[in-house]
Amino acid sequence: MAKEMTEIQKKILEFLINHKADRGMPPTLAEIAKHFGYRNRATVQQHLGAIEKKGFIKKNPKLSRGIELTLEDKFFIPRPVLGEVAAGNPLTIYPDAVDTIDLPTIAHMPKDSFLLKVKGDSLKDAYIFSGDIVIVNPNLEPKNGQIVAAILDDAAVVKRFYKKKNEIELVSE
Amino acid sequence: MAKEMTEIQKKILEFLINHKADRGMPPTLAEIAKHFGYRNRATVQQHLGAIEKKGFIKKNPKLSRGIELTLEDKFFIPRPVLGEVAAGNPLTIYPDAVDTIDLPTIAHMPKDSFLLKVKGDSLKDAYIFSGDIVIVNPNLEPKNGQIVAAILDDAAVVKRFYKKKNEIELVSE
DNA sequence: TATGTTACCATACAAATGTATGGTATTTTA
DNA sequence: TAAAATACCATACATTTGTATGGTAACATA
Repeated sequence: MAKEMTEIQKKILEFLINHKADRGMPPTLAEIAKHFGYRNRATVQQHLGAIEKKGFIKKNPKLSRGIELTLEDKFFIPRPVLGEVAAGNPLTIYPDAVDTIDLPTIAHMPKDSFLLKVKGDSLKDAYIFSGDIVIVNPNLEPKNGQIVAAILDDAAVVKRFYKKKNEIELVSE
Repeated sequence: MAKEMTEIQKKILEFLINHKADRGMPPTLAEIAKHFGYRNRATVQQHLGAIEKKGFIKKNPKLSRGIELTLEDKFFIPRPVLGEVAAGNPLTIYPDAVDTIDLPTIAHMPKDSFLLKVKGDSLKDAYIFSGDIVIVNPNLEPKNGQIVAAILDDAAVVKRFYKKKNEIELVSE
């Protein structure tokens, strides 16, 4: 069913995957055309037809952004890991990306969120192990009992969050 | 910032969350209007404006399906768990849903995929523990070394997959 | 009582969108 | 060598889409 893809078709499929992962939805034909510098949508139209014939996407007729990735969880995209974070004792965070991981595209990263690598096993009872990657969303207000990433001076930790009257307590398991 | 939501606004927000999780993208105004039986999009337009004022969504002007869930990973939707599956010895699967879990909306379930609950600890070295929920995608071809769910007669197991010359071997850790 | 909010309606419009059709040139395959 | 596939172009068209504007009615609040 899935024949060979041409180079251009591969690049368009890759764009579809990245667009879905980054923006949370498939692109329109016009957006694809703009990205590749095509002067009209008919060119994209034909490429998508070819990619669909080879089984990698399915188009929902008449539906805007109706491009479905049929093998969605087969795809991964590289994401930067922005630093390391200690489960237990604080650990220095780095200004630049320390690593890159391939994240499954079925996991849509929330806006403004970033990745950190956990060091230490103090949260293993919460199924967070040393070397695991956590997605951190800075836009959420922490609630009691939730696991949060916190920055203390230049160091970062992952712990459980408890809010008391006038202070905040961070607890390891 | 986030004031009280009216009942209708809550229902529309819930529809946005479900639509994103089910279809992989936000709905258009027309799709929302159709779902709630509104005769025009202007009504939806005003509700979305109110919901945006209260901070739950952000609209990307002029962009089709440009409704962004600002607190996306705060939301969960109930999903049926279709059966139990053994890590180790085969276990009977049930015809109906055995349970329901709240799945984070940032995890987009691939088309045709379903949920199973794992029993047994034989895959704990692969960080799959008893009681964990696995997403099973029946559309993927298994590759050597991957963890797969298999049905043997009336029982289901989760094991590592190895393809030999004329047979298939399923291995526990 | 006056004002604002909520919850609908209708209409209008420019731009975006998917699709269909036909054309040219190059490369690959039979 | 002929046919098919690939990779673009241009144009046209009916719908869809987001948005703006204005109106009505019920209700709560100041």
